[in-house]
Amino acid sequence: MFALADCNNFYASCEKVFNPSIGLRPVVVLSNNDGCVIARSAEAKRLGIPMGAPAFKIEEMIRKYDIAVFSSNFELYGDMSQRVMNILSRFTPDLEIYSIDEAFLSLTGFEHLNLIDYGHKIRETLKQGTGIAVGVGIAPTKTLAKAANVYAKKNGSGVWFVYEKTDIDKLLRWLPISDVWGIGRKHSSRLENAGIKTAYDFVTKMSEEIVLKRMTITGVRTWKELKGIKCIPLEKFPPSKKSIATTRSFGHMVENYDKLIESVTTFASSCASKLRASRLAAGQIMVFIHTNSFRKDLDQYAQNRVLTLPVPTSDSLELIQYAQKALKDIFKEGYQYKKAGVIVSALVNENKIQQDMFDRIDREKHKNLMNAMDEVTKRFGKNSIKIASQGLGKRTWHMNQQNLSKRYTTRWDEIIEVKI
DNA sequence: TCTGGGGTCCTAGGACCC
DNA sequence: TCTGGGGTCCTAGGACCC
Repeated sequence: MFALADCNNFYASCEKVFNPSIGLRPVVVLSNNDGCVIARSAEAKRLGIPMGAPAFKIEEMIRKYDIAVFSSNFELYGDMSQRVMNILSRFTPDLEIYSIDEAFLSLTGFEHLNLIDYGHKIRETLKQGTGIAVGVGIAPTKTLAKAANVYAKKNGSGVWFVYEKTDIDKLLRWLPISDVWGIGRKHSSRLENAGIKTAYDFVTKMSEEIVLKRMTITGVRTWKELKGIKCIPLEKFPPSKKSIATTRSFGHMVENYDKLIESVTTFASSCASKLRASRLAAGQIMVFIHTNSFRKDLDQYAQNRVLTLPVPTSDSLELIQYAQKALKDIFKEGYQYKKAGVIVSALVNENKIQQDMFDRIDREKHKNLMNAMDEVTKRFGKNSIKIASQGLGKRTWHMNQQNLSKRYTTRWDEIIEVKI
């Protein structure tokens, strides 16, 4: 048996926990650059604000309904997520942290318990420990647990449990095909056109062969899981990463090559510290840049370049060198750039690096330098030490974040104040 | 004026090997 | 008229997730 615990409107809920005066005002959280809506409180959903709505298109609603608007504060959400996961780990020996706001719990061996009561206990403990509401779906497969979770949230019970065939069938008849975990926009619209409207239609009207042909092996897994056949195991230890990325849209469009170098340097440096934090090294680096594809009135250009490193590395200085070289290759004068990014791949464990016989870099020395940089950052905070080519002036390419809340749980100088 | 960021997996087709 | 068999690796594109 699996339970899926999924936080309700996670980012919006995090903001509400630390701003109780919001009360019943609707809350939305915006993406980086204050671009579009990435989280909505229940009240905001009720107003009909769609997920992904560009902020400038809902300005009038924001005024009209006195909506509380927040820039995304990932330091806060990340820390709250850890608190949630810590509490969840009390309820099972086998926890899979599936995303920032949800986790699968193996409940195998817990069948003697009343699992509905157990689900409620999880909910209450989390609410008390973090202030965040969570929905719990319990079922024999992960895909069914997901489905039960959707139902628990929609019907307001908070916990839903299915095991008997009649209960599973009832759930599948209710579940819209587009809400099935693993069936996205493309497949659901194709299926709907073919008269497959619910999960029940999907498992009863379609054969395994047809599903395989149209939706590949992943579709078959979903199909079987909905029938109660376990295909997707719990992953207690997440497999190590295959790529790491830092990409950003700019607050203002950038034409200037030097400013673009500053941004790409910053992104490469960020990838390097992420690599070191995971004890990984990258064998490849990709840099991409592109113009604003929404601006049909402007000339468009998009390009990327992949470079292979002679020896896998997590060294900021080295990755920056290659990133700058890649950028130089693809940069074209005369365009207004809106977004750039660095993606490192071909990742290997840092102690399994294949050396190069003709390597001229003193890697030991560089490693010590990186350790020193990481220590300074740890003690004095992000951006307390930078590579000069990241730029020392005003970061004109930097993103807009006008409604950023404080990092209440991770910075002493931003700790919550209670006024009596 | 303003439209996010970070990931994974699968398949087909081409290039290449012996 | 006839044109092998059995593989691997890489990449782009498409689908999905949060």
